[in-house]
Amino acid sequence: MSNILVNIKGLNSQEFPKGVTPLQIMTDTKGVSKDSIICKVDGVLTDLSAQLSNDCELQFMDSKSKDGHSVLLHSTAHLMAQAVKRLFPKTKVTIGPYLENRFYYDFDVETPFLEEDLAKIEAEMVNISNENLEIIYEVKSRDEALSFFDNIEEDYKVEIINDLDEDEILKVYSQGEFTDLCRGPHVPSTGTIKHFKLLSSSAAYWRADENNQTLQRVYGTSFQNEKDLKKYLNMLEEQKKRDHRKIGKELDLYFFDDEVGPGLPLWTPNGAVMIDQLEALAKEKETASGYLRVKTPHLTKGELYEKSGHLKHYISSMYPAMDVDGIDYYMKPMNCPHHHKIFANTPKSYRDLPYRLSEYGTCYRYEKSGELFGLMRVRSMQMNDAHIYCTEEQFKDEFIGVCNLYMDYFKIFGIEKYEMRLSLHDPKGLGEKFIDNAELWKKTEDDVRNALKSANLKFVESVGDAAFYGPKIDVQVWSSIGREFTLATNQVDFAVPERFDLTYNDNDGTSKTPLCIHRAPLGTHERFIGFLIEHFGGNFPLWLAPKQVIVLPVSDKYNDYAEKVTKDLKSKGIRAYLDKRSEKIGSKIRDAELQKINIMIIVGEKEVENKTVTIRRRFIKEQKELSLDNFSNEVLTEINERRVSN
RNA sequence: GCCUGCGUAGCUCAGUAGGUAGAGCACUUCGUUGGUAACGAAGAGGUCACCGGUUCAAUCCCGGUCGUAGGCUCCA
Repeated sequence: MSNILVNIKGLNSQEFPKGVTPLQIMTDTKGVSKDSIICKVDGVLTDLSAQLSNDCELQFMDSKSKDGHSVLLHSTAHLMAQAVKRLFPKTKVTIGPYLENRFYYDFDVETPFLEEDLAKIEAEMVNISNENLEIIYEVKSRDEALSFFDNIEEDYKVEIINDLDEDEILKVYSQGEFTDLCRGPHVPSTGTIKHFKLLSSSAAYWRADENNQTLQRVYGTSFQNEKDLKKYLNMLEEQKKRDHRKIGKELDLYFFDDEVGPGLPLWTPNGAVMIDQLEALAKEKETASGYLRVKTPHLTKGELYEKSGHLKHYISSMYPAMDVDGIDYYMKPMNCPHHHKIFANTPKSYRDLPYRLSEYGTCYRYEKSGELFGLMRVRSMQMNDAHIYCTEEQFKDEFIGVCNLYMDYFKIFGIEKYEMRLSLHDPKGLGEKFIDNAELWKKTEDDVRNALKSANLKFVESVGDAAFYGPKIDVQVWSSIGREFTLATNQVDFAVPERFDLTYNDNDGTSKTPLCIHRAPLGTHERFIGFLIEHFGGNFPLWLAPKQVIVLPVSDKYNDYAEKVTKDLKSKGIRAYLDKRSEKIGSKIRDAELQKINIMIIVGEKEVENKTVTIRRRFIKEQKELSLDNFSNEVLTEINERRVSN
């Protein structure tokens, strides 16, 4: 038998007999970490049980590496599937991929899993892990694989195989009695998987299609050691504490009421302050950037949405029409058609462009009940909306201008974790989901891509996520429990202006149709505030905080002075409150801390005498005594600069 | 919209083999007048989400409705 030369990364090259497996090399070679669970052969992720037949470069990896962790997660999904099959033999398995730090597996089961079931499954997983079953794979022909899975009645696997390309190499993994179709690779044995936790179970549709069978999805996580697992689970717990639904209640920012309706938030005085601040910021920025503000009604005839195409594309998520004197009226689901009307109301010259109309109009959308989610997904929403009408030549600058505007906002809020997504059309949806003009789509998408590239903005592309009238840039963020949301959006519309006969006279005297950019850098104010609540964990920067200052008299004796101080601050526009309760100072401080109020002012005998205030900032025990004027000047500066740090 | 779970005081939560409920915090009043994360006492507060059914009797069991949670689907 001939030998092959294996260059083990981090060690020397060594000769091994042809057909040797990385697992054998790992066991026999000093210096290779016994924690390795997977390897790369010439850069390709490979099972440790794969036979090596050529000279190669071999890199061992443990599950601390990103690739290694993905494999561990994936193998844990298989481990779970095996446990499920043991406990519920009639289950049919489907797919079980890994995600970031998590995995899931979808099962077709007779009855959905309950929480007790998850505990049972987890216990069986521990058993299988202890059995330390070797995980091996075989390459099968299409026919062999089909007859195998058909025989064990794994219908979904049969369907998957039938849908795969003819030349796809089919791998079948086995661990003990459990066999699954899978691309792999996997860890060498079930004993490798020791530190895992099932997180939740829920429903999911087969192939993500709501017309298909409902499956049960179980999510879980898995790590190389107990410490990392605990750390991750702790992190999840910590994140839950930032949930805007929880903090929104604790800080009394907004609520929903059964008699008002689901998805229709009521903003309390505290929350309304935040909306006001957001609006003030946006108005300031937009005025500086040449936007003109408009106001339009909440209710409009169906005719308008017929023309815009919204009725065709979105009727199922609009509130049903109300009949007024025999005519259908709708709650407005977006502002654009109204803005188009305003554009068209007076003749436009090329000198008027770019023409930027902005409005924080409240729109109403009948989101499906199951889609509602705190402030992130609501049925009445205030859009941070504007439409920019411009020439093709102006398009690039305007588009980049909008992107820069929201980057500017993100900087103000210290938002760093987001992803810009260029959403493109899917040619398959032309004429249906997307306006039927393949050439124009291509041209516009290229324009947007080029604009982004020239501005050095990083982005990913996503086919099929465009609006029906054009491509868009969405800024994606994640809620504290990990759900993804579009926070800001910037969209090109090459179709609707024409439907509205929007024109301008160009410098050569001809009439032309402008392009329209729909943009909402702060998305909806509901969602943006929801996001900010989680982003700051309720610890808002001073300028945004509903309650900026609370005055705490040491005892009732100093209430008069405290009252004077509070009044003075209020007169300067500072959101100051007074806590006159007959409580000890420690108790008042505790309550102010729990309410996450930025600044506490303590006044007692000393302050009355010195005509000063002693301040204590949220989370900071050190105190500072200074004159009221100095204090209010400092506070006003911090507010005006919209400073983010504490 | 779909699947499953959940819904008890303003909030966080106990509780009842089916006999109409309880704590802590918050609130009100009284006492206390205190210097940096909980002063003490008393009081008030509930159609146990709603509607029906079973039962002598339902907060509890059954059905429906509404809301909500986790996901899926959708998101102009």
